[in-house]
Amino acid sequence: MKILKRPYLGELEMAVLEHLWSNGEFDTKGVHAVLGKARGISHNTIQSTLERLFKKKLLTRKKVSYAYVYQTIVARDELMGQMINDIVNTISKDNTDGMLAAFVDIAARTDDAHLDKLEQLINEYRSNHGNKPSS
Amino acid sequence: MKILKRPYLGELEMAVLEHLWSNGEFDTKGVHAVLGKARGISHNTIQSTLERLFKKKLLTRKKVSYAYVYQTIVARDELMGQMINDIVNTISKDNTDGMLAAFVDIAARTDDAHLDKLEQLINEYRSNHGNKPSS
DNA sequence: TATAATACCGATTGACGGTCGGTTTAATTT
DNA sequence: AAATTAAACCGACCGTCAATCGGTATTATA
Repeated sequence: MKILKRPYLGELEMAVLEHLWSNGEFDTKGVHAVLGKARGISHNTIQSTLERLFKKKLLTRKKVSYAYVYQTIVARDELMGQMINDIVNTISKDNTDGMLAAFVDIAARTDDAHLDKLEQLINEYRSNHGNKPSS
Repeated sequence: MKILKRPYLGELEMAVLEHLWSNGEFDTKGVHAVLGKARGISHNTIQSTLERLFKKKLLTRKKVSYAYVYQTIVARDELMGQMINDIVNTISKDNTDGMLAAFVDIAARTDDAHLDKLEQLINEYRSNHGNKPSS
């Protein structure tokens, strides 16, 4: 009975993750050069953030010479999926209709074309999993 | 630029909300009778949880005699929608395709029939909103 | 081997959820 | 009206967690 706990990320953590998603692997120094400098925070702060992300199993790292190079483990989509899944499980396990309606609303909120895309994805899913539409 | 502010809701807060969603309005005593007793926590704890939820604008309250009676403001679905929306905005604002794919996966995860339902909701949405982007 | 770049350790601060005790306020009962 | 009782309200404390950094140990390299 996990209740909405992890993976909840702070704002720096998210920024770091975002940076690694967009730009691939980096060592502490590299991340600091981009995010740390701009925020005026120390090398150490970046380092412990990277460390925390590593402990949370969101990053892997390997030693290159004497520095760690960090890399994301989960893709953006996956993490998003996990988070959404957490929420759904916590807040409406018996109420999937509401969940589905929320999806449609959110999908359509930015752009109605997303509904077409969503529909297309549904069909792709069916093809890949051998289900046919009913109705 | 709003960031996934840490814990959305604590576990007690969620339980209280859940109780009010399922059983309608209650005063502190009533909530305590059901949730507090079982957990062996004091009336005051329930009271401050209700208060916090009220401050977060998730509950309304009205005095009935000398006690407050609390009631949810947002429905389960709405809250879930907001939360999912937050996540989506934080983690993949430019990556809606990933979001939509995640929706399909999550929908199908529990039951493939959900895909039919989802498709149906898409069409209902289209009927109700036309096919033009809304504001 | 001396130097410089890193990792590693530990401490502090600020939010926030959970938990209460004690005090004040207001309704009920006698 | 006084006594009783039921809440609200106030403020405090704890634990957890993200952010932040200083200091020290470690290690690569000039």
